Parts: sequence; C-alpha cells; structure tokens
Amino acid sequence: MATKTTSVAPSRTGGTTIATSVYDRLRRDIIGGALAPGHKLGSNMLRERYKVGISPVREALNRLVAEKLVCFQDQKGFHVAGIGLDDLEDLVRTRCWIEEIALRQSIANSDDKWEDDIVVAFHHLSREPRSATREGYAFNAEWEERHRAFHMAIFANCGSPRLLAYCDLLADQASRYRQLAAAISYPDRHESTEHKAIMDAAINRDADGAVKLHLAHLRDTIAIVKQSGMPIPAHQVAP
Amino acid sequence: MATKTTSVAPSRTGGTTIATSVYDRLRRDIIGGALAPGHKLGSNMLRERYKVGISPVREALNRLVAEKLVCFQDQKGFHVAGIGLDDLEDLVRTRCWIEEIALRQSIANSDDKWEDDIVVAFHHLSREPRSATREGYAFNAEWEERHRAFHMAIFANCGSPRLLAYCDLLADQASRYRQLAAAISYPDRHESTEHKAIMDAAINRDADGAVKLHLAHLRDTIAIVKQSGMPIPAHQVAP
DNA sequence: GAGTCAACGATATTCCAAATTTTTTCAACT
DNA sequence: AGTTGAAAAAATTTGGAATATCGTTGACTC
Repeated sequence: MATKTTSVAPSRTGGTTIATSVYDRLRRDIIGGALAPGHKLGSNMLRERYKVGISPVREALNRLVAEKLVCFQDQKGFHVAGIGLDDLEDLVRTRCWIEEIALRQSIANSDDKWEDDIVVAFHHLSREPRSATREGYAFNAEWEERHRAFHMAIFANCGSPRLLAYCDLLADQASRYRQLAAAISYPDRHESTEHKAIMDAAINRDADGAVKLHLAHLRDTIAIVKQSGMPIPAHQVAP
Repeated sequence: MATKTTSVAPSRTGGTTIATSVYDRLRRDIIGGALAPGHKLGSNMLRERYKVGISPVREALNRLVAEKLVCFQDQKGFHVAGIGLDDLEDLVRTRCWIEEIALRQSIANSDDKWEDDIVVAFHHLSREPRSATREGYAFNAEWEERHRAFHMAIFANCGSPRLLAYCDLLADQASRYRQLAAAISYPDRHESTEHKAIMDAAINRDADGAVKLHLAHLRDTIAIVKQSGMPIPAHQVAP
C-alpha cells in the first residue's frame, strides 16, 4: 500500500492508529469526490461510515482542517470545504507565485541527484494510467500520488522545507479541482507531453522556459473548468 | 479581551468552547515561552494545568499542530515544536519571498481605505508599550497582536486570501523567535522607527523602497539572535 | 559480561455516556 | 398568513474509564 509520506501528512514511523486510518480514508473520499464539497460531516454519520468511535473521527477531521480540505466552526461541526471559481482562481494565482520561486531556486541549486530523481519520478508517472478504468475517467489515487511526486521532485532542491511543504499543501487543495478538469478534458488533454516539456527545461537549467511551461500547466486547469460551462459555483464556503 | 480573529484562527461566531479556550491559552503559553520549545505536552499534564478533560486538550493540540507550533507523532504524543537556527533561517528566507509578493501586490492594488487602515493600525501599535513591565523585557500579548495587525494591514490588499493567510501563519511562527530577539535587544532596538519607514514607503506607493525596508526588518531578527551568542540550538525538531 | 526477553509502569488512544448547545417543530398569538 | 415563543429533537462537546501501545527495568541465558 502506497501511503502518503510527504511533509504535510503525519509521518508513519511506527504503529498505525485508527485516527490515522480514518484520516487516510476520509481524505481519499474527499479528494476523490465521494464526499461532495459542502457536505456535512456529522460525527454520527462518520462513526457509522467507518465503524469507529467519535474520538478518532474528530482527530482525523481536525487534521484535515489543517489541510483546508475540511472547514470547521465552533458548535456547528465539520463540513467538506466548499469549492468555487473564485477559490480556484486564488489557488492557481497563489501556486503561480509560490511555485515560480520554488522552481527557480531548485534550478539554481541543481545537482545530479536532483536531476536523476526527476527522471525517475517522470518515469514512474508515465507508467501509471491516468484513469482507473478503461472507459471514461475515474479517479486514480496512484496516478495522483505519482503526479504530485513528479512535481515535488522538481521543487525538491529549492532549499526551503517550508516552501516545499506549502507547495505540497497547495497541490493537495488543487487535486479536487484537477478531478473536475480531468473528468471534463479526458482523454483529450495530454498531460504527459506537458510534463516532459517541463522536465526537459528544468534539467537543461532553463529557468525562464521551465517557469513559463509550468505556469501554463497550472493555468490550464482553470481554463478547462471555465470553458466547460462551469459545473462549480462562483462562491461557496460554508453551506 | 482581544481574541485573535485572523484567517488562521477559527472564527468565533457564536459560543466559546472549552477546546477553543484551551487552544488560546496553550497558544499564548507557547509563544510567550512559558512552555519551552521541545517540551513534552502530555495529556495528564495539560489536563491538570488547565483543569479540563482530555478531549478539549487533544482538540486544542491538534489545532496547534496545524500552525506548526506543536508537533505530533503517532503513539508518541505531542511536543512543543522545537526551535533552531536553521529553522529560523528557513523561516526568514520564506517570509522574504512570500511577503515581498504580498507587499508588491498590495501596493499595486492600493486604495484609500487600505491607506487609512494602515495608518490606524500603526497608531494602535504605537500606543502599546513593547514590554509588559517597566523594567526589562516581558512578553506583551497585546503588543504582539497589534504588531501583527499592523503588518497584515499592509498586506491586506494583496488580493489573495490564501497568500494573506500564509503570511499570518508565518508571522505566528516568527513570534517565538521575536521573543528571543526582543529579550536580547530590548530596549536598544527602535522598532517603531522601522515600522514608520515601512508604512511611509507603502503609502507613497514606493514598492521597491517598501520591500527593501521590510526585508531588512525581517532579517534584523535573525541578525540579533545570531550576534547574541546563540541561546538556541542549531537544530531541534523532536527531542 | 553482553545480549535477549518478559513483566511492568507510563502514556497514548479509544469508546461511551452525560452535559451543553443549536436546530427544528409546532402551537398560540397578533 | 406570518411571527413569536417554548418544548422537543438532534448534534456537538466534554469528562472519565477502558484499552492498546511503547519504553524501561531487571532477571535470565549464552
């Protein structure tokens, strides 16, 4: 089982707790879309759904609040974080700012190991199908993981643990929107081509070129969602 | 009572829960230094300290993990996040990157209300003493709050809720180090002069000047700590 | 004497039920 | 008909007891 082992998720050094298990499942259900944006996350409902007590459920929910996948209000409980066009725009805008820095720093600090890691990550990604099913698009957790790993490999040499962790956090938030975009554009968008171009530019130490390609890559998601007739509301936070 | 009402802290629309109250007190104790970096945060110890049950304590701890003020490991429990020179350097470096963007964007979007808010925030800050006591330096929570509010007022017009929230988060993390620096440099450092210069540059739409002054302001903390003979370890994460 | 393993103590985790708060229902009233 | 208010219902929050896990100590074996 390929558990998440990035800086954002808690480390799994030793034994697994129920809270961590619930956290993983809940996280996948939210990102995969099984639990819709804005959906109420009542204690009893989750206790029933995952067959556990209230304590680990709250524990998991609190961790997800940190990742902005769940929102919380005192005495009102938890909801799946809403999505909205304005939020997507803010997310992409922020990613453009942050990831340009990470990318330029990483290229500036480039070395052989970094280069090798990128190539390996790209290879891993290219071996995994975009969709979990043959026909139409279906969420593929493994592809998502490898996709994130690929982009993170490029940023890995930026030299700042904090900046890297923030890139990771933003990528997590983006994954829900990427779901929507994938469902719309599948199988017309050839992401592998885009990834290869970004990789090549980075490896050639062409910072300006890599940044240009990467930002275009980020902005594509928003363009796809916008052109598709907008299946998401303009604004939604707490229903 | 001046509770925190920024985007990072949970909103207090209605009633206050014990968990929120513990969160506030624990937070203050960590930032103020009453609970030292690396200190173990055992359930029983906290239950006794704040005279509450285990549930709200865990709730509060989980929220603080999100702010990186507390660290957690499965089956190992919670600790106050460690501090270290390398972490401080990463923090300042990241703040320089992020806050330069926020500052430039905010100036680019400047309007009259923004300008007014900055002037008011500066005035509020200048009316609060740096130290809680007459003699020597002592943590003054109210000054910390107004100081943060002042800098945030400058960033407020950056147009990105996410970027703003991240600035806030980084400022929180920095407050512990600022404690150390203040204890060392008090009363020789005249922060009010630095703040006024930043404010004036921002209000005059002098982006380059404001950035230069602001980054110098950020880097001063690290310089003070470094020159002082380093009362903090080079590296510390999980004791 | 060094290493292994079992029992023990301490701590973290989990469940559950009581207490508190919010939301809903519904009837009386303007 | 719409509004107000109280009572009922549902949900969240909390405390404490039960359970599981980790680290340590000390005896035992090689």
